[in-house]
Amino acid sequence: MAEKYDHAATERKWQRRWEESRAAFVDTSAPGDKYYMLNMFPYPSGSRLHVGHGRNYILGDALYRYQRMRGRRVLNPMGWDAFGLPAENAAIASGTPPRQYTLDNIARMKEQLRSLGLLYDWSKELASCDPAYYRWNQWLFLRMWERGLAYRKQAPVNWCPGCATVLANEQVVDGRCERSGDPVEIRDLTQWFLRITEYAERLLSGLENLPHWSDRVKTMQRNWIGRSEGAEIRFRVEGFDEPLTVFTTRPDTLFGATFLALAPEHPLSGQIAGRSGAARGIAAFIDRVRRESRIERESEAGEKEGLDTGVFAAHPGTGERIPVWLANFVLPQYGTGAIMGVPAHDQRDFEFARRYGLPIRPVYRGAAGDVDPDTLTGPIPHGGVLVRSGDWDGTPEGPEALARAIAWVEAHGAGKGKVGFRLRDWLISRQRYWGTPIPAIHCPSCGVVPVPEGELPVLLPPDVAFRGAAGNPLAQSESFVRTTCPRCGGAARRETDTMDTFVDSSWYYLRYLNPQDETRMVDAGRSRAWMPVDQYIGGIEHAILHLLYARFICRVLRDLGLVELEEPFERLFNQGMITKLNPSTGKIEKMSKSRGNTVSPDELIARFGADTVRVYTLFIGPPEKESEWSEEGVLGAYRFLNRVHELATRVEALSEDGGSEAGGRATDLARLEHRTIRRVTEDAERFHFHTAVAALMEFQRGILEALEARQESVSAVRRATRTLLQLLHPVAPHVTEEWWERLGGQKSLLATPWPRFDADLATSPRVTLVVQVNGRVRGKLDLERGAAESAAVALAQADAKIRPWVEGRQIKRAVYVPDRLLNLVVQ
RNA sequence: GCCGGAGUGGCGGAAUUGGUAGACGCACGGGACUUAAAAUCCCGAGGGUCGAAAGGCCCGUGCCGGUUCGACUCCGGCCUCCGGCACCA
Repeated sequence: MAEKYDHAATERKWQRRWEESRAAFVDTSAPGDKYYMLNMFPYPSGSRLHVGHGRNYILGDALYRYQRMRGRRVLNPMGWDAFGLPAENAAIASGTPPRQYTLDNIARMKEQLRSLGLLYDWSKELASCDPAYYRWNQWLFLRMWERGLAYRKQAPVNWCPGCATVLANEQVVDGRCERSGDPVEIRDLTQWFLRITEYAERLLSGLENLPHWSDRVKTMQRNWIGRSEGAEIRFRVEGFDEPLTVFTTRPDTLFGATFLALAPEHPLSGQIAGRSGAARGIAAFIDRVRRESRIERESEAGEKEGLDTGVFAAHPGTGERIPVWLANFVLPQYGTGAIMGVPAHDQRDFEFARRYGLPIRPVYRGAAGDVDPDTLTGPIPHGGVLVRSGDWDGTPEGPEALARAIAWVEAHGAGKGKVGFRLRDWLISRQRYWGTPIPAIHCPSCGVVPVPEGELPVLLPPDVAFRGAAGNPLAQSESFVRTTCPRCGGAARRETDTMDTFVDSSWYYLRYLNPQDETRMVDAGRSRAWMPVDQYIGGIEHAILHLLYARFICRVLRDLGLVELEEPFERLFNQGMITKLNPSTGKIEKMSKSRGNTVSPDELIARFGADTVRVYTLFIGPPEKESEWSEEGVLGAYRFLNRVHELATRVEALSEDGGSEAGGRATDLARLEHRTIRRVTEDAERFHFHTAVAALMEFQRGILEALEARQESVSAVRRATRTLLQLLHPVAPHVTEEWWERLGGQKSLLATPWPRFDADLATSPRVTLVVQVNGRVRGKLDLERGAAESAAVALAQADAKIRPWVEGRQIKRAVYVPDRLLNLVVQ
């Protein structure tokens, strides 16, 4: 019996070797057969890595090693998304400054990555909290400000009371803070925004050019951008000079509009309320609706409430007077914040009209003919032709009706065709210390002035106390806040808002190409050579936030002439999450620290070794799907690696028989070897390491059987074993490197070319032909590959198992799939 | 409500183009080794049914139907679960 495999010593040895020979597998020279792969920018939070995170990195490393062995030049950098609120909260709780806390966590996480045997090109490491990085956030911000893509405005914004900061729209989930879970409040504040809406159309249409992204992610982005075509229509309002503009996706139903409704936040609402003649109730109504929380306002159960302002508008088609109402269901952020109410054809308008007794005027005749509005129980479903709509009458519902309506409003000066988006501008202000300072100065005489480019970076001051007091700690730093106006030289105050950390992660993939460059943000030449990222690997939780922002900033950089590419990530692979039974709830849940169902890789590595953790993590299931972690399952991977060790030990002890390793004789073992190379190669190409591992388990068993049967030459057994080590290397690098060396390998497996298969050897000369009678399996035949149909039929008829099913019956038809199947159709 | 994804043994999963459903692993049962246990190795196993056994036969990939010589796979209609969007005009 061989000595037990000492995984700890082996892993330590190889991790040291890889570290020492790092330069040998780092390559950023001109790309030939290049491959740029990226794991998402990890956030080095206080919690340690758990195997749920580990899946991302292990898959990435297996791919990296595989691509290297395929002979591709691979760029595989890693850096840190280092800013963020947890570090600041930790500073408040423990007194450790955010920088120190973050650097400690980075060091710890790097050690965990190393202990899994993960190889990254650390020469390109970057951290977003480094001034050498965040100065370029500031530089980009100034460029965007110049072009009107960064701007300040007062707007109702999402305020998280728990985090004491504002949030972007994307960070509000179900009316709650995506991070802390606190219910989000709406506050009117002046904040900095990036004009992502300017790019809405391009971000949407660009999805068409991403064939390798999943439909899932693309759909999520489409929904989020929320494009809808329609028209803006102007209505004259009695007593006001300014017309009221509404947005509608159904301008064809214009003649069915019987009222207008304003969001209480709409400027006209305020003007009407301010009028002396207006009812006092209007101001009260506006006040009440505005105070409703976002959750109440957007919940489906919410009652539709409204108030008649007493003001009338003129219908542009009929000239009729229609009333102007205020309504709580009209959202200020979408369209123009005002709608035309068409109760006959819209559910919400219908409910509103019924509640307040407003007239209902159908303009589409349905399949059942014309309808009496008084008997309606809901809006009239789509279909039919237009009626009561002037010269549009008779037009069938559809694109033609929409086109006629838009042409009509444009011809009559009553509006224009318009595309609306759900997407809103990206709010990047955060009232926190631990982020990129926004490079702006508030001067009492010059207003808001940009920091001159030569003064960048605006550094975070070190003299900040974190006491947990309300407000931004940065605003407490006098040395930071007090400055002079770059325009007039007078005393001024610095902006104390910092940027959303998603700004940092929106362009880091470009910065890996020139991380130390002090002269420019991105290197156009290198980005031309390496970008786009060939393979991006990360969790589905970034489907909207990060990936939309990164696509946006990439386009901005392109428009600034800094890069040539439109889409940063050619292929995107979203891992399924690892789930595990949560003992406290009894349910299978996503593995996360907050749920308390995490499994630490550290303990598993100590018990079974990093290779075991890697094999099991990849073996657990297809990487794109969720998989459940099982404690017992790890043992299967552990046993397999011990069997590989055992096999290699026995192979090493075999005495050489002088045969040639190059051989390639068509023995059963050679056939198995080549079949396995083919399987593993094909599986690796589509990231299915779980089936590759299954194939390698079969291969290991096959080699062992051949060894024990003593029917193969020693050299053939050695050769097969070496092939097993090569194929297994991306998944279990340590044990394979160790045995590769002991069995005579000269170079690291990383530098050893991936085995090639011989197509003839990979296909067996004999095949099992399945014989069906009337589509049911009745027997099997062992045949030469490529046997003729007539021969197969004859053998089948003679076969003892098949004969009873065809005897005495007429064979009406024989379906023959060579080498696979024969189906005899009898009556 | 709209959009996207999924549904296969006790469990994770496999079946790449319509061609042997359940590879590989876990758990389980039996055996070998051992004084014993652990570890390891070998064998067994979807369900039902007939048979002493060898071995048959029937059913079976969420449900109902269709196409086909043949359907986990394609088509139509449903059900359930997961995810996204949603008073978005």
